[in-house]
Amino acid sequence: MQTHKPRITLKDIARNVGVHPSTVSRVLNPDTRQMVTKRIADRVIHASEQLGYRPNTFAQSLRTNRSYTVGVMVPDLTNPAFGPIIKGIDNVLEQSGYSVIVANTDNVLEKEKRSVDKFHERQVDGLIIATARRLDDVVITCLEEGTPFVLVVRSTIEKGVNSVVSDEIVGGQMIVSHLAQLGHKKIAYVAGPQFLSTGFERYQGYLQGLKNAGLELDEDLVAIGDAFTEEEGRQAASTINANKKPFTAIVAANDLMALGCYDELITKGLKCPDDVSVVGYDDMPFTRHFNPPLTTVHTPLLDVGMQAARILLERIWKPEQPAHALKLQPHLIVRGSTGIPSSFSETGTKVTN
Amino acid sequence: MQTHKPRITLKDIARNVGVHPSTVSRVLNPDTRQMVTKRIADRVIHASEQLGYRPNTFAQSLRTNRSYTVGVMVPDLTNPAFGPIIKGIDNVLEQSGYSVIVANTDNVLEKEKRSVDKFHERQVDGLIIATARRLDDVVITCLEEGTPFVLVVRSTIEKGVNSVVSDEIVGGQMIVSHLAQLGHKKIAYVAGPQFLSTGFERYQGYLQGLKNAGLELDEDLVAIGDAFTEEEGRQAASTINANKKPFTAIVAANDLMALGCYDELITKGLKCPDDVSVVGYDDMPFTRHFNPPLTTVHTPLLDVGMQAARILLERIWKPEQPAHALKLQPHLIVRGSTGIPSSFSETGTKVTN
DNA sequence: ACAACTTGTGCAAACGTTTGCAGCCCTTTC
DNA sequence: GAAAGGGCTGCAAACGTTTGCACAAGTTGT
Repeated sequence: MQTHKPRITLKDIARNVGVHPSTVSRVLNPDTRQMVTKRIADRVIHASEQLGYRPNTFAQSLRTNRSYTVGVMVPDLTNPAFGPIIKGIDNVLEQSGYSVIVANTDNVLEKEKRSVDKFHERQVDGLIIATARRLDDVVITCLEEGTPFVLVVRSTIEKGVNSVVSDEIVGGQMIVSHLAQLGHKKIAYVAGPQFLSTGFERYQGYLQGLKNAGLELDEDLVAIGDAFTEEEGRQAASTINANKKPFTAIVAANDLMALGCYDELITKGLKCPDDVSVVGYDDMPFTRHFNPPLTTVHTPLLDVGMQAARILLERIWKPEQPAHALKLQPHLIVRGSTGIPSSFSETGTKVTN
Repeated sequence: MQTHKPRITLKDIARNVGVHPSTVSRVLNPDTRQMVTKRIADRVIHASEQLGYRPNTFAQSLRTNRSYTVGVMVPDLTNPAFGPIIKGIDNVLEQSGYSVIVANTDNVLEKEKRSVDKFHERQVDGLIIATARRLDDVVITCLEEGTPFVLVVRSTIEKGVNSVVSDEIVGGQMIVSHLAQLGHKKIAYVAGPQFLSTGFERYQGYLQGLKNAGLELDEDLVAIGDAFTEEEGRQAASTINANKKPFTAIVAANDLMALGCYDELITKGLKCPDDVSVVGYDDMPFTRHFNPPLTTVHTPLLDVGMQAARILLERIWKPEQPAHALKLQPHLIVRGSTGIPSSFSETGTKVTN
């Protein structure tokens, strides 16, 4: 009953048809099928289906040094932004016969190293990395070792690496421009970690956006969180609040942090958007259902995954090609969390009593 | 530059130390290390670290028929409920040296079959299946072939299979009980697909809950969606509305469908919870941020993943053990989407003008 | 002192493929 | 009609491990 049926090998088919295993191999491999007579090929194919042949991928990989697997490193699987990305990756890779191995690194360097080691050990044909820091040892190592890889979402300062990211700076500018147009002048910023490209560049976009709108930067209206989490967002918003400078809008470095801002506003008795407008970034699933629906910058996450997978395949097939740094155009989605500034909350400090 | 450094093998270490490769193998394998003299073992270990030895997993797997990988099949990666589950799985498996290969099946049978085939081909040591139907060929096949596997979230009607699921029936009852306590008497139900255990059992729980509360089932207040999606939820709610029977609450088969109900209520100009209370199921991330915050049944998704992984490991170690069907106790989380029924909307049909 | 173990190491086969090479046969060409 | 060439197929080695077996040395018991 629980005796696993014996695996069928090339040798079995060969014996069945009356040819040599190598011939069977050639038939079953698309690249070499034309080497063998149609007549024999047909019989081999028939027999292989008959017997239910499944190639032993280990033997194949051992011989060819290709595993037909790719590794995907993500910082936090509970962040709903990564579901669509992985889905996109899986969609295109599985069509080419590749399987994806995922590793969740929880944003800890130690785990990233271990994962990439594991991937190496398993001889993945390529890597998709969503965990990159702006300065990233892991990335540098991959570069040196010649492992094909592509960065998604987060990029590094190195040039000449494959990546597909959103144009964060433009995105940041769009947000400020939107707020300025509504009439906001005191715009706070809840920044993400500055060692991540997303955190850094979005902030740069914010600065640039202020300049474009002819607004002054007020450093008391900026706080930096240590992670892209709700809790860090809340704390950053809280420290800004503590500075007791008036503001009418907060832009957060991503949607999660924006949610943290929501929390902070609630505890301070402030209404969004009536008292303070809030903007996020990523447009992760269900942002439109938030209370209020979150104005945010949309990144086509599924596309990010699919494009990354395509680029990776290209690199696997022809490693010598120049790197492909794809920058997707972001796209502001205005929802209910932004509105015209209320002169009422202009004082800002009303809250703290 | 892009010349990959040559992989070092057991033979290299053996030559370096002056012993036979098999000795090196024995040293590096924890189970056999005690066979070899400490003195030699130390030298081997030192040399292996020195040279940066990484075992070739293909060769290992080819020889031992164990891949140290497990396959995870999920219906839809964009559903944020699955992120935590996969994270839980990854957490415990990676500690035991296993890697997880994910496959997204988009709820289509064809893809499920292809995935499980692929997994077989790759000789995964086990499977974690989140895509099971109540009657499921794939599951039956796995059972027959003796592949270790465990179902998560969705179970089948077969007995004696490993699974970790929430006690859906109890969950369904808890919801109705909660609503009844608030005073609701006309409670609509937006059901999920009945060929899925979650869809079926939650509905059974609802029916049981009505009975417990001494309420009558009104079939006009029940509609079944074809998938656990927002859109299907909206449509189901819409058909219930079209029946023009009064109701003061809707319980949806999961959080996504509950969101669909939100949408439908909005288009009909109904307020939640003032006019209609809504309940979901799953407590996926961020439900507390919805508008209004969603009352739902919490399933410890991370735990589901971790427990499933643990059970799977047990089965891989000792396949003869009896199956382990773990039923986690659900837990109602009351938030803002449920309240006392408004006699105002008791007529229900006011909406349609 | 010799037999009977025990302990530690080497040997070689095997896992299932892929692939360069050799050789066969059949066709073509002069 | 014989030599040259081209198509197909078989042969065997190789990929890097693991592991049963043999064997050498050392240990114990009589």
